[in-house]
Amino acid sequence: MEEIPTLRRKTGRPLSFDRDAALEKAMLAFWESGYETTSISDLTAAMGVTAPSIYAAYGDKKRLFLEALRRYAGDPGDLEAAFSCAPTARDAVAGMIENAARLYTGDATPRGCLLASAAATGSKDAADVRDAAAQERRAIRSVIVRRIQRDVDAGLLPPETAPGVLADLALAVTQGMSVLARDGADRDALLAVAHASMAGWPE
Amino acid sequence: MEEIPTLRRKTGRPLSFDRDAALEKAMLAFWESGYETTSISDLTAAMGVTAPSIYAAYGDKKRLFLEALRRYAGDPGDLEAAFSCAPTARDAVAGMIENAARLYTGDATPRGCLLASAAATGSKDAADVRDAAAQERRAIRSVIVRRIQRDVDAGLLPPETAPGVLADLALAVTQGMSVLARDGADRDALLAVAHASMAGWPE
DNA sequence: TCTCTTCCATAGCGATCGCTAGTAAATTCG
DNA sequence: CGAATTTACTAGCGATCGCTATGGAAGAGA
Repeated sequence: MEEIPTLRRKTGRPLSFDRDAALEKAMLAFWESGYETTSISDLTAAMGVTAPSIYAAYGDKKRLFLEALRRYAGDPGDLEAAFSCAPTARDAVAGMIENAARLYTGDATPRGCLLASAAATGSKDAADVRDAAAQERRAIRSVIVRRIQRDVDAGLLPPETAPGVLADLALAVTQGMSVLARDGADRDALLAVAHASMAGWPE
Repeated sequence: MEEIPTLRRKTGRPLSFDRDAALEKAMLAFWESGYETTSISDLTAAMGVTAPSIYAAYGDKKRLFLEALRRYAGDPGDLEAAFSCAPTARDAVAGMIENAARLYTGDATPRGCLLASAAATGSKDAADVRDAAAQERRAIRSVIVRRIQRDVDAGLLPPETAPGVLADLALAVTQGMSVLARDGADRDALLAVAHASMAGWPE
């Protein structure tokens, strides 16, 4: 007979750091410097937590990164909901790209996109981490495709519309803006790119 | 009084490997796995050259990568020439993006773009390597901007055209397609994105 | 207070990192 | 043929990598 973990009073010495705040710091470190190129030593400095505590709290570096990745990507349901609520697929996609432009040029965060840069490449040992990032991107693409298809079915977009192509374009622009942001492009420049990238859509 | 290096007969033991072919192999290794995440051990295996010979022939890992980067990017004059010869800026940009789509999905090379992925992120020690990649991207952007401006000046594009925005969009799409290619998108998908990305341009 | 549980921090594990000293081998020059 | 010069290879340098064994500290329950 097991106790329900959430109800069981915790015994023993309590955690001396905020697990969630430390994860946030780890996410920012990975965002800044990438998965393989952020060392445990970098993470202990950024998180203010010693190595053994990191391993006790998160498992290993890979699991810590995967948790940071999920935290960065946010709840997939939120994106789905935002896309569902938007009046049109065009509005939804334009909003997503604009949000990305702002996110990549925020003052309180590293420039660019963690999803685009932190696992863009790497050794064979990190192939599963790159797959996890690819999975997140595929999930976003799927949301976009479905929203576009909905507008096609509703007659808001011409029947010859190719949802996959428009979704790929939106993803490419989004991920490409990350490179521009890292190269120093300012927010207005990215917003202009975001706007220009929507030229192929019917108003 | 120094001898002219190219005319001086070389004495001593000759190189036992093709310096240029080995550099090509190194470029492919960096293309596949990134700068910091490709180890010297990986490079010796890929190039078929032992570590001391690599250091004697190329200097150190950083200089080897910079040489590989220049080899990947090609002669900047070639891009300039291609853009000059194209009938319109639109043709030049469309051609560049199409070429990228094909390059990123070639069978004989890694997927994606070395320029986009090999130094997308990394440690502080590699900041100058990232700067070198950024410099290559800036050079490409400059070529695009100047070609667009030429068409604006010639009245081929409307005077309100923003060359910088169109160039940034082209760069973003190009670099973003690298992510799509790494995620498994096939050549046709990338070519469709390339075509769709030109929708904002006047025919 | 005493026990039990859990966490913290020092110290260091084996492996790999980028890189090189030292020596043998291969060529040209005299 | 030496002598000089340049490269190749074995072996291993110090540093850092991701990760963990260990013993003491800090809380909860009895």
